[in-house]
Amino acid sequence: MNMVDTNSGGRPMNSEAGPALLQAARELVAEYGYEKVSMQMIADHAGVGRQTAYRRWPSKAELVLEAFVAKADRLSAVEQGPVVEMLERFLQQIFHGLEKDGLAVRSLIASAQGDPAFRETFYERFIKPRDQVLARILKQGVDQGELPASMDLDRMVEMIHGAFWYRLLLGRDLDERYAKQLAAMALGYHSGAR
Amino acid sequence: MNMVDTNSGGRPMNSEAGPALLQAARELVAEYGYEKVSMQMIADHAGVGRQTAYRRWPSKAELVLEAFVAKADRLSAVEQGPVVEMLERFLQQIFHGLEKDGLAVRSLIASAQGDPAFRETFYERFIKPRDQVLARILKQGVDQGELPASMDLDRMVEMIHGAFWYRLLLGRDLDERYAKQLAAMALGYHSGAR
Amino acid sequence: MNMVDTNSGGRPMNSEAGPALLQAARELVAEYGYEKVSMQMIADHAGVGRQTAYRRWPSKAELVLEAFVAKADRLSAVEQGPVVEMLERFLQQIFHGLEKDGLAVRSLIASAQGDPAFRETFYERFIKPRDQVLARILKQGVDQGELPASMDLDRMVEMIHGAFWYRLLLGRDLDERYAKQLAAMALGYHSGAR
Amino acid sequence: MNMVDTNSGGRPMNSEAGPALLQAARELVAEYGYEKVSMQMIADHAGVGRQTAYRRWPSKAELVLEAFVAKADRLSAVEQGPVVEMLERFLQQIFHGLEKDGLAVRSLIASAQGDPAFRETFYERFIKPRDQVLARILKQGVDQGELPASMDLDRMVEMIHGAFWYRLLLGRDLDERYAKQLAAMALGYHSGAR
DNA sequence: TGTTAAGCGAGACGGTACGTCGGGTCTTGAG
DNA sequence: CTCAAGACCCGACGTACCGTCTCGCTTAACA
Repeated sequence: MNMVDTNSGGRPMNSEAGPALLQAARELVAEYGYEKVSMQMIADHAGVGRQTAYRRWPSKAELVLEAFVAKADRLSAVEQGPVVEMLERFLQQIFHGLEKDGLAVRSLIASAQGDPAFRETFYERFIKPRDQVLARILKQGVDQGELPASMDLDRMVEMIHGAFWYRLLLGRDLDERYAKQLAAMALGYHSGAR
Repeated sequence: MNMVDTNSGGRPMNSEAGPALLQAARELVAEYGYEKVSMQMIADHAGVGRQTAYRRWPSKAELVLEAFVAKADRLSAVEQGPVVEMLERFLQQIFHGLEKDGLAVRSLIASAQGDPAFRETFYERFIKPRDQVLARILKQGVDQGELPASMDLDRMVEMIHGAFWYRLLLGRDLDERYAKQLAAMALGYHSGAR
Repeated sequence: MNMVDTNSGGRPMNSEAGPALLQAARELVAEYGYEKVSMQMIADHAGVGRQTAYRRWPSKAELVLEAFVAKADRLSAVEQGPVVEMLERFLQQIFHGLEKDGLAVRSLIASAQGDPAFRETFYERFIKPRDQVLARILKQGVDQGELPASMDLDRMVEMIHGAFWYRLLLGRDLDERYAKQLAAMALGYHSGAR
Repeated sequence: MNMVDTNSGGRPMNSEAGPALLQAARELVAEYGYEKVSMQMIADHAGVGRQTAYRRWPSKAELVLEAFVAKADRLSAVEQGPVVEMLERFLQQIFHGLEKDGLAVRSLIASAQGDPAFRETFYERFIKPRDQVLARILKQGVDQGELPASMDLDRMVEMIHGAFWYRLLLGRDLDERYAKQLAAMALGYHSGAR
């Protein structure tokens, strides 16, 4: 999935080419969508030969996946204060990221569907980190007594995460207001029905 | 979206070709996924010329979309009884449908990402009907006093619907147990946060 | 080797595309040489899609071969008069053709070397016809008493034909003067040594 | 054309690399033909880095050329006795060499066509030496009175040399019998027709 | 009943991207 | 300065699929 760099002897791989390709993939796919971007475009935009891309990733899909997956790592997690505020901040942060990359991420999910391995990577590197932050926030809410101890955290994570994905995939807006609404939903929950 | 049939004079369209194509699209895409299936394959499998498909749908995407969208219409809605039971039945019904078509539906969502018009159709024909049923069920729950009147129904619909899509797209199981859990989540909700 | 045209049902092949491709191949290879001409160039020059070329010939080599082989057929043979004059006319005619196509023919021979089937075709369609004309001329010379009956005609054909190929491949001029010299050589022959 | 070796200071060139490359080129091209052999193959076969080859020759063509050209130098010329016998010996010697290298030489000629400089080298190093031996033999024949003084020696050289090239390029056998026939042809010649 | 206009299977067409290959150059660390 | 290794740029190769087009044939509905 990642670039191979077992380099004994021989000219070392150009360490700028990889990042430049990822960057190019990010920008182009964000602007035009996965299907409309070719390897040639990405390579050109990165100022690099097409073969250089294929030397690092086995296919366009893998390259583009890594391009977006890489960003997921930089999730700053300011996790303190009332749950509702943490949630709002978290969601707004994600929504902000998706303003730019929404198209790309949607394209990626799309492409992930044909390839289980690809999909697993996508989950591990892109989704899971966010799920974990979300789970931590909710857990904290329970600890702080703001959420009922009985809450099924995994389910709630899925519902929150799912809700905005759902909107994303359908091309609906993800704005500040929606972040507040979603955060409020999580809070308006108690252990037993009635 | 569907086949045009304003046909005066000339040979009438073969009324079996359309359904056969839909059926073929359904089967092939369900098995191999959208990207790996070509129009040629679909036409061959339907025992029909390729052009016959293009005479009915403007593109592969539209044909395949319709192939799955068509099934959505047959949502039997036995909408009475306690909310939790209605929800469970509803979800189980959907999950059952997705057992077979999961791959296809995922592929479709994927492909929808490059084409806003396609996505809108997908929403209108595939998602919206389900959303409406879900909304009706929740509304009924409110009316029956099982759910708080303050509940943001649209949001709850998104969360429920989003949750299982989320799992679907990530290749997680959608089983009876999950239907129960999701239904329970909706019920464990009250009007005001602490 | 030749274009396939077993056409039952379906759109007929564009009858202009084949000749246009041959023509384009002829012109481009004559000007730039085999190696420097790509399929894309040929297709573009013929105003045709690249795939249309590959539908008719399995490879660039086959297409270009046929392009030059085709011309060989139009050998006008004014075969009468003194042998020396027939020979001169014949050689001048060939030399004239090679003025334009020399580079191409050389390229072709080059490419033929890697592929026995290709080479055989080249011989049958390009060389043999010329050999036969040459043999006929010499035979007539014998019949007319201008050449000794003992002459090994096949050998003489090879020597004449070989001589100017030799010069061609080495990039030496093939002009009117050389035609005369070669014709004279054939005549200056008698049955027994001494 | 040959390896540069103005080497003061620094590691000396590996004196085995050059010969090893020539040998490898000879073997591989003789077996597979010029086009089907890559520099990588040659270098690997010689147990040498690819760059080491390019340090000695400016291109694949030049290396392979030299590989075969080198052999030309070892033309032992036992030039005495009756012309017909000298010719036969000379031709048989050449034919023998071509038994093994025929494919390679043909490939070379082929590749020479795209590059005038290459072709000139090929002539100078590979053809000319043979032409000169041939010319010397014929000259001797004239001197010994076995051939007419009027014979156009250059033309006769071209015809003899051309004849067997012609056969070589067309994949025809070059055997002892053919050597005799060709020698006989040269002898059956007199100054003026009739 | 014969015309006619459209549907139909087949398959060619222009276009565009894919992933692979080879040539010749450049760059590392070791010798 | 050489060497082996191997990355680099370039550009061609042949394949696949898309959506369109065009052939000869078939098939109702209209005249």
